[in-house]
Amino acid sequence: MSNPVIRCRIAPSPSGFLHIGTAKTALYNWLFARSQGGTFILRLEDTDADRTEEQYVEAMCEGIKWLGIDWDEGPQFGDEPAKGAFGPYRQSERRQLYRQEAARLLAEGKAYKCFCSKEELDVQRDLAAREKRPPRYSGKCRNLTQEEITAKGDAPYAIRFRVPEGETVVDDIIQGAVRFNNKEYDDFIIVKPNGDAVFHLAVVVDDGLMKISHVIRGDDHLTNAGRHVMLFNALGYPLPQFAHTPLVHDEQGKKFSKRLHGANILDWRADGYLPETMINYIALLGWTSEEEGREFFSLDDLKRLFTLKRLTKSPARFDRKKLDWLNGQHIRMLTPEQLFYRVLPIMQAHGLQVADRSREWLVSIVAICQEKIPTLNHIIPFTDFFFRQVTAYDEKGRQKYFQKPESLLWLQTALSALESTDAWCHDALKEAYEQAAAGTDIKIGMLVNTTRLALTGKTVGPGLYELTELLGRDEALARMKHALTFVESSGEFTT
RNA sequence: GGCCCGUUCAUCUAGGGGUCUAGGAUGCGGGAUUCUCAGUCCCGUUACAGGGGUUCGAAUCCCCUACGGGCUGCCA
Repeated sequence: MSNPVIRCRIAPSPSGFLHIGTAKTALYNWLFARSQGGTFILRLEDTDADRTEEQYVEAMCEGIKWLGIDWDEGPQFGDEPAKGAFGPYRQSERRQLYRQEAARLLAEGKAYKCFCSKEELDVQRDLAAREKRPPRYSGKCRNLTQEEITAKGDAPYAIRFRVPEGETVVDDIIQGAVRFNNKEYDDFIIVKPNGDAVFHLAVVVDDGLMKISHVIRGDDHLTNAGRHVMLFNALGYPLPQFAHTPLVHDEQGKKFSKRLHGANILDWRADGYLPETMINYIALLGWTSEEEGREFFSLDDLKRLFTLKRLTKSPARFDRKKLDWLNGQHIRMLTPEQLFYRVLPIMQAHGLQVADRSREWLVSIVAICQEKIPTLNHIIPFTDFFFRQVTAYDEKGRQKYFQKPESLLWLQTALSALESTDAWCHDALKEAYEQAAAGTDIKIGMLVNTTRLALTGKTVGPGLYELTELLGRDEALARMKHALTFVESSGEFTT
């Protein structure tokens, strides 16, 4: 199902990493385009040369790629070649287009030259603020005669848009019809004295020429949309549909500060979250499924089910707890093999000696953690004991299992259960423990937890029988004896 | 200051005049899983910002107030 009419875009300003808010905008545009068989376009808003650096372009690219968002048209970006028939896709390469369109507006009297200096305007703005008046442009150059303009010679000038009288309505898919009295808008500048377009002109020219059908973006642009509608009309472009989505707030309910850990989408990768999770979670931050109660969505589900009608009006707070839960859900959806490949680099980075082990065994130790870990990074505390000797026992665990009057009995009972087990596998181990507990007044939990502490040094981890099987008979028995010595010597760790 | 947008459980939300003594999910609390839990299952917990209208009836419509946010740049 392909729909040539639906064209959406994400137009990030490459002045940093991929911010969570930008990711949300990108995601909604992408999902909408994909759900409709439309086209998704990437455009770089790098008009402000001072603030653009190639390294930022790279960083942003990495974030978008990690999320798995792909585009049909866009500039050369990372290792993606430029593609699409409406280019160029970097604003810095479209200056000529903006100038042409500005010249048209000028010729049609829909814009005018303004010779006021920046200093002059700053003074006026300050004065207005001090007198508590709305900071409006005085309109000094609005009605200059041809003679007056000619008299200016080659004095530098900006180009201002001549805001028409009347009312402007932004017919927004999310917000409904939002009305603005044009008096609220200044004659805003569309071209700087250096000839560069200002954001408002650039977006409208780009969206118009690129035949964007739906502009989905943060509602910080809602007021700007009024300006844009006027500009679309003045330039004679058909109006796109607008959808202004609420912003994402941090866990304190404040704007997501760019400095905060988590503002960069790649922070979440570093913390062990899957891209599937982030997509799913961000989608939920402002969109709900028709299917009430459903919150787990794969990428394919989302691409199919996403609708603009189900977008939410109020801003959402980022909730780490729910993200954790969702990440666990997505981890559980992977096959053990897939999970292994996701987790392997993390294990290597933490110095676990995976090279000496068989892949089959490695997949197995990952598999027994799959049901329990909330993030990929949790694989480390859940498996590190397979690779390292136990050199310390968890403090709370020690008090609970190693420092009780019965501790030695528990350990010895567990040890003989292990020694008596011939078939070293989950079921046989389970049976051995059950038998050892039966007929005594030792609770099986004590045997299990004491063993866990002896074998892993921890109180939390994968299932005991699974872990014991994979640890191997010799190693397990050695660690048990070691623990026994430790407890006998009343807490002194000896080797 | 002006204009614009928003406000349902702790959090994300459903709901758009009667079916709402407000539903779901996460969190939290309790129980179960004769092994830990950060897993799984079950049970429980809590909300229509406030005030006025309109109406037989309002979470739902209107107005005001409060609070939060945005725009008001030769930033995007």
